[in-house]
Amino acid sequence: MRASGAKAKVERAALELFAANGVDGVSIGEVAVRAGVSQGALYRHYRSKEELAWNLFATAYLRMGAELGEIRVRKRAFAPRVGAMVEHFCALYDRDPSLFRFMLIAQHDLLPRVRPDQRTPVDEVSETIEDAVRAGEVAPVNPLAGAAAILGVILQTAVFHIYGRLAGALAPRAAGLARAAIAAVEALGQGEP
Amino acid sequence: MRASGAKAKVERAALELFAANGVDGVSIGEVAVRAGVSQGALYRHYRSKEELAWNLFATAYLRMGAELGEIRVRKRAFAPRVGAMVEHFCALYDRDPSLFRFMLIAQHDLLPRVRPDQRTPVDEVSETIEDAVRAGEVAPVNPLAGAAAILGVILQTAVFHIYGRLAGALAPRAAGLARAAIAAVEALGQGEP
Amino acid sequence: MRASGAKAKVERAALELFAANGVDGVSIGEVAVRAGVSQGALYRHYRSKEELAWNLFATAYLRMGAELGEIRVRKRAFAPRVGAMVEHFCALYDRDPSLFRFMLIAQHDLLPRVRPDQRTPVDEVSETIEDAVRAGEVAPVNPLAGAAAILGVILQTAVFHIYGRLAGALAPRAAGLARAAIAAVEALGQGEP
Amino acid sequence: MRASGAKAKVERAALELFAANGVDGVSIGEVAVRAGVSQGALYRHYRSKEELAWNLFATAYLRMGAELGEIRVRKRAFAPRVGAMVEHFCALYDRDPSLFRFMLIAQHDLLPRVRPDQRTPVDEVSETIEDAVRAGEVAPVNPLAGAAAILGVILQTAVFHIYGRLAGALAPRAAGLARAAIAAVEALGQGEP
DNA sequence: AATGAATGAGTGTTCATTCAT
DNA sequence: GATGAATGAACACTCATTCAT
Repeated sequence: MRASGAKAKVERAALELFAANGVDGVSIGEVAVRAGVSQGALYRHYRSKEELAWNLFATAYLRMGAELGEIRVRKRAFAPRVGAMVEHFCALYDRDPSLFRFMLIAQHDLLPRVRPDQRTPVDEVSETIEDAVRAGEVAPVNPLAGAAAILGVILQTAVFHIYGRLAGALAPRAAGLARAAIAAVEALGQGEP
Repeated sequence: MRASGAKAKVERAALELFAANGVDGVSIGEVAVRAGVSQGALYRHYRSKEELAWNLFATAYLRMGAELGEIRVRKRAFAPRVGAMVEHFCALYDRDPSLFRFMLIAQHDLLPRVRPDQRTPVDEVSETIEDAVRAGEVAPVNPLAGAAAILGVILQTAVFHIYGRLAGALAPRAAGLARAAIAAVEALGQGEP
Repeated sequence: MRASGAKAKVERAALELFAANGVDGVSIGEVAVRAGVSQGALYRHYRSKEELAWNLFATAYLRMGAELGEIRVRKRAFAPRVGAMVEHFCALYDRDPSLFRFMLIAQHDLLPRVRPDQRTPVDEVSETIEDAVRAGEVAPVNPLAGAAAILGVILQTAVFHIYGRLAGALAPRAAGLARAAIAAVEALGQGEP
Repeated sequence: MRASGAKAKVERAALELFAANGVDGVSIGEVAVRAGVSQGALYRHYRSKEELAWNLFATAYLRMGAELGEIRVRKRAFAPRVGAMVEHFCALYDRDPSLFRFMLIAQHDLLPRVRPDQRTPVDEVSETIEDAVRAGEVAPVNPLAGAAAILGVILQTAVFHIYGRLAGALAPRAAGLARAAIAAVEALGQGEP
């Protein structure tokens, strides 16, 4: 019964170390020490360091995708959807900045391993735009270009927080970020007439 | 003076490998092979692998800062400035995607080593916003929050290109991205009335 | 008393795996999986992996010695003795090739642990030759040199079967092998006159 | 220029340690210490421990094959051929017992990696028998069965020397072993009439 | 200046063994 | 008695760095 406790401690330790130093910058030994378990114990739960990192990433990334999917179910109009999504990102950042930072730095290595049939945050955001275009809520725009704008506004703000350029919680910024994201998508759609 | 030929080849090789696999994912030996020089020869130009990476990053990052600074000199109004800056980012991406990708993935390791007195792209963009606020061109807004919005719109679009979600050159998207960036900043500044 | 069921399964599993991959090439975990028991359970029967291997080897090796000893009791003349011994080797090979192969590959590690007072197959064969020399059945010859010839003819034939150079059962070859073994011993004894 | 010295020292050290303890019973560190080089230096010459072992084995094994092949060229009749081959085995054993022992214990792991088109000692011996049968020098016999008899007589004698059951050099035994080997082959060929 | 062999500390991983349940 | 999670010492191997030539 100590097993799940150990696994959770390993995951927490790995997440924080990976977030701070990158996957390659952290040794299995460091993870084990911080988790308070032996090095070998890690390999009962994960076949390799890479699998540990991938597991952490995929879990968090796909979970975020699923949560954005639930928002799409709850909110049907464009602005409320984007608002709720932005709030969701901000809440995650405030609750677990390490997880957020880990996803940001690990994506370059691990995104290619996401299978095309898995629903990611990018899918949910770009389909949100597709829905809005179809409903006439925004001018026609490439959904992925629009998703880049929305995600860029949110994620770069998070990056600035991580590097200390912006301080305080992210949640109070959610409303402004949502307005900015929506405005960006609308502006994208207005080509020279 | 032809030694710099070797140095340039090393830098190009390192840049491309680092961009593709991350600094930690590339060995000095691989860089040497691709550059066509011996492993030991690398150490005549750089004291360590880290210094090589840092050199590449700092050069590119600060150069980008300087070029954005020149744009601020050339263009004095907000919209033209942002437009020219976005164009500049797109041009760099199209000309040298490896360099762009390298900067994106290396920043997490190397940004903290930039000295606070050095003028970075972030400084130039945030001061652009300060200028605009001061001139009454946009509603008051935290300049760094605004810079995050502008850079987020651009960089996340580049990220989507890198991962194949968007195709083609970035330059044709510059006008739309500039509109989106400006709209995002303006929306950020409009608190609930 | 059914615990010996588990023990037998462990021994069979270990024997087959050791025969196929060598003792060092097999982990305790693999043995446990194939035997269908837990890893820890192995240690109730054997103090260590080495002891397990040693036990398997000593049992089989000394049992073969004892069986050859019985043949010496049953058959008193040289040719019938050798004939029966060769048949015995062939029968063992045909009945349990894994056991045979295990003995062949494990001997290099484990033979030195056989105590000098224990009666081995080598002892039985070399004493068979001593008896024959004493009885004037064959010309004087170093009994161990003669034993090497006899065992060599048999064992190398088995090795060729193991590596697929010879096919089919070994039993049909027994008569020929016995003639060859006897002829080799007699030829050994004929120095240049 | 120290390179070839280092490589030779590594090979000698590895050979002796492998012969004494088996490939799996020797660590790379032990080889390095005995060779007087660093652990990493090993990997300049061999990609892995396995490749080192394979290289040692294949070199010695195929060289023996080639040397037996030369004997077949030099000596055309059956008895002189076998005599020269046996002498050759004995000379090798006396000159380099470690090499001999290494080949005997490593064969179980490494023989399967010999490509079928490579000429091995087994090929030379079995073709020697084919030649003799064709020339009517010995009664018809399966060449591989005959090769097993010849090699068995020699190799098991070497095994007995290794384990201390026989003492002194092997060379003085060569004549007797040759007679024994030939007699064994002839006896094999005489089925019940 | 350049080479590339050599170093040696560090890495991820395995595995025989132990022990709480 | 049996389990399987946990241990920790080993291991093969990598790689940034040095240095004799």
